[in-house]
Amino acid sequence: MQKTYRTRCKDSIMAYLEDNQENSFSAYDVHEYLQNQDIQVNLTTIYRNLDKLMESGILMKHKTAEDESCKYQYVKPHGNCQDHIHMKCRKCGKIFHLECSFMKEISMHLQKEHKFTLECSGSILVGLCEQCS
Amino acid sequence: MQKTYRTRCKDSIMAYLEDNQENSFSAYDVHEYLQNQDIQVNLTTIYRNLDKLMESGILMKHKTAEDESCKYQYVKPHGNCQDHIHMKCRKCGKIFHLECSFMKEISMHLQKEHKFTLECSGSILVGLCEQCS
DNA sequence: TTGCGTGCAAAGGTTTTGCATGGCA
DNA sequence: TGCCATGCAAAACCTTTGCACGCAA
Repeated sequence: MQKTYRTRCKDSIMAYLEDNQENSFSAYDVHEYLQNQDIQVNLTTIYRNLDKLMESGILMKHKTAEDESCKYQYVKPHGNCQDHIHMKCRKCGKIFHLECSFMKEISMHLQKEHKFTLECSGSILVGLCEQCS
Repeated sequence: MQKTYRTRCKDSIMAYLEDNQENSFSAYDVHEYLQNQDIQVNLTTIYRNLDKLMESGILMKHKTAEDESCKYQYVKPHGNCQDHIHMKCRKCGKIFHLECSFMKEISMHLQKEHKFTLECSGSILVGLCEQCS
């Protein structure tokens, strides 16, 4: 296990996450947001921190053919995001969790009828959320 | 409607598609494949042709967070790929079509229970296909 | 002859890497 | 003091664009 230090940069990025728990964002979005608050954090540093947060399961990373850059999204601490797939709104970019019993049905159907072993990580359904449709 | 010419480059790319109807590939893959056959086609030209093929519905384009580049996949001429979502094997990259009655169930469930209007274009389920699992 | 298609070079955008310096514990 | 974290510059990639020339019809 590696030691980690608490730094100004990390705190700033975590503050961003705090304010954007519901939204998807790119590294650039974080950079811009912090700059608007006169908080200078190098874009490289943001990439490095977001990647670490992803590795430790605090963020998930996703990307679709229309996206020009990778998007990150906060993951609820106790919502096990390996257990369900996600829905992404094409308009606002928000991620929704398909946490319901139907999830199991999908998984079983794919296995039985299509011999396909679903992996939730990376699986994204695109569409429009209630507010955007 | 725009005129189109039949050219050596287009033919070469179509020949690649012919041989790879089942696989996902990047522009670079096509380029490499043709070079190995001593067929010189500029990478730019490949991008331009693949994009046109996509616009005319012959190819679909997809990308996940793990992909470093956009992938293209041949679409069956009469299989309407707007009607169903796709499954992608994480190992071999192949795309499978979820063409069955269950597709409607998924769509309806998302609408009714989650107020989410599914759009098949861009929606990709990731996992392992029969051969790779 | 017309104008679509192609090659080449260059630019654009995102993400990564190397290296020296900064700063937490 | 040790070593993780950061900033900066540069590079690595993928993809797009501009422009002149090639070539199908």
